[in-house]
Amino acid sequence: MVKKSFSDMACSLAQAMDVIGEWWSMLIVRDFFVGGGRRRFEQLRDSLGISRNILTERLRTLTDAGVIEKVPLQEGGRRYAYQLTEKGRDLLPVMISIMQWWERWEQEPGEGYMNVRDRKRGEEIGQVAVPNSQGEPMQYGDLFMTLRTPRGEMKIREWPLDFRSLSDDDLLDLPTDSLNAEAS
Amino acid sequence: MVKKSFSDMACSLAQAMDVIGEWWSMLIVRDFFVGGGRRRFEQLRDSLGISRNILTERLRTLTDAGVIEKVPLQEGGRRYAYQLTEKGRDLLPVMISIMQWWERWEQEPGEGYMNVRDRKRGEEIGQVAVPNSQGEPMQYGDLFMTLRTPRGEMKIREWPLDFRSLSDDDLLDLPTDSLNAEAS
DNA sequence: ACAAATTAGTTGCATTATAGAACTTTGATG
DNA sequence: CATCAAAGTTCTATAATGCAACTAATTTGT
Repeated sequence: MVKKSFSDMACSLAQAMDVIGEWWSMLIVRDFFVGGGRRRFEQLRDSLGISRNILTERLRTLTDAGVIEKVPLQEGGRRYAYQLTEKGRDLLPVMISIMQWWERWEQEPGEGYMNVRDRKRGEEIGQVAVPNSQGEPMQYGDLFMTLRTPRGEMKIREWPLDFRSLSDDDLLDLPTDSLNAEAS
Repeated sequence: MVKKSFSDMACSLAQAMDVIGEWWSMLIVRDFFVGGGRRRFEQLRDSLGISRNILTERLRTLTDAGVIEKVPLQEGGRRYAYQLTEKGRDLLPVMISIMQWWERWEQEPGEGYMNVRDRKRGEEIGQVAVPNSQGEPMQYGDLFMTLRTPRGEMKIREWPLDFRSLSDDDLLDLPTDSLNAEAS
């Protein structure tokens, strides 16, 4: 009956969701991005319309995770701002990829609310994509997924979230010619 | 007291979070990706460890949103599979960017659970990044954000989630030389 | 200096979501 | 034809959320 935590699952996505997967987290991060990386408590509350106690809790989660940090606005004062850390600013591809995905499928062309532009050139950014080693954009069908195990890198029949529970039967050896030298 | 819906907020991120922002949604999508795009109910339940009723509900949300679809396994049978739609497969950059973000900050080098490789070359994929119009990777500091309004494209002082509530005072004209011809 | 307002929360209560287990229904299997 | 499995539904307890009211410290206004 306890709310399930993803943090003990052996999966990067599951662990990340424990930090940014809560209802408001990415919207709070969005507000930091459009606000130049720094926001105050009431500012967040006003622009998001979030309850104070929920905001308090989310800010704590994000602070504990190192996504934002709390800084006093003046020496000795008890008035604070929160600001994105380097780790928080590094969430930009996540935020942009979500917005672009939505706009690719749900939005009338040219209707987008928010535009992101290159500061130097003034031009709009391009689409976020998964690149191969040459930087060429890949689709899902162009890729395959493997798992690093104590036995080396493997294909896998079933993918439970906790990979430690896998039996040998679930592991399939990779055809060696599909792996380059860099990875064993 | 009703759980807030993001769908009426004038923000692509907020609207997308209504579909993929729920606790289990992206983990379910992950399971489809590693499972070749197709999964069955009990398969999802076993690998995720999710309750049946929650899974039922999430599958409905994802189906309604067009991310997955339900297909009968044989003609006339009442045994189904769920599979990613094109729109669902298009979530790949979202999933990969989240996993890569987590691994950049939280994982020992070489420890990653899951590897993604180019089917043609066999090599690991590169990092998902936000590109400028030339395809060069941008950081947060290299970018600025604008809003499309009835008055044209604008910089903005405050960014509430519902942009329709903005007053003229919140809107700042863009220096025209920072915009290229393509956008007014 | 003092009163009033603002900021950044905390507390309490009602509602909703989630987890887990037991139960149901239909199609598949021996 | 009996049993099993697959895909849910229903039930109950606990946790999370939303809202409003309250609080304490710090600014701000006069």
